[in-house]
Amino acid sequence: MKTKNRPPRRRAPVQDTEATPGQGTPDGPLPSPGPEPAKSLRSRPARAAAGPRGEGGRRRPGPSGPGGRRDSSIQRRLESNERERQRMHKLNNAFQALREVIPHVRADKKLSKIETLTLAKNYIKSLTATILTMSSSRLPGLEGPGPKLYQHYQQQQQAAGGTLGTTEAQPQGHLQKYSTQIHSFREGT
DNA sequence: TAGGCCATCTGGTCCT
DNA sequence: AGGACCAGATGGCCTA
Repeated sequence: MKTKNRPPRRRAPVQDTEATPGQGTPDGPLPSPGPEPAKSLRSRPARAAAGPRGEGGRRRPGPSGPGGRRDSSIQRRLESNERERQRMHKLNNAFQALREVIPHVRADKKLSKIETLTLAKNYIKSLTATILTMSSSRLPGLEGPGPKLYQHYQQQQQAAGGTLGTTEAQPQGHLQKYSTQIHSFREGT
């Protein structure tokens, strides 16, 4: 796996070159009050020069009437872009929060999103299995969930279509899988 | 230079 | 109706 330890990038706010030349302020169509200030702003090629297909990839409908897109429509689209940007920022913040609670070896390298999700899944599994083991092996005579917790877990697994296989049901199996994964991430495989 | 990862734009669909 | 969510497309940056 490749290393990724670069600062967060942020693109320059895009002017809607096809539809809104000069529509916004000199600083952009809409101010981008994102959580992160614009770092290393980079200009992007004007979309209009790229042809009818916008940079977003989707082909825009042609001018749907005399005069093309109306200003109100353009404004809605720009506002929608901004909301989408904010939504993605929140999503990324959640990813970052998740990264910070997952123990992993490669502390100096930022986990990718897919690595974060995969590690988190297996980390949860290993913790779950550990808890089950601890609660079921408690000393006799002590009050506690114990076997009930294990039965509940079994029911959840079966209801979810999962099977408590030989390794999946064992904390050692989860831990083994988790540590193997951490190792593979570290090795870049 | 290729491939991976990411941010962003965009239109469609779903939900309130 | 408007916002949230989603997925496709595009291009930039970085590393091997």
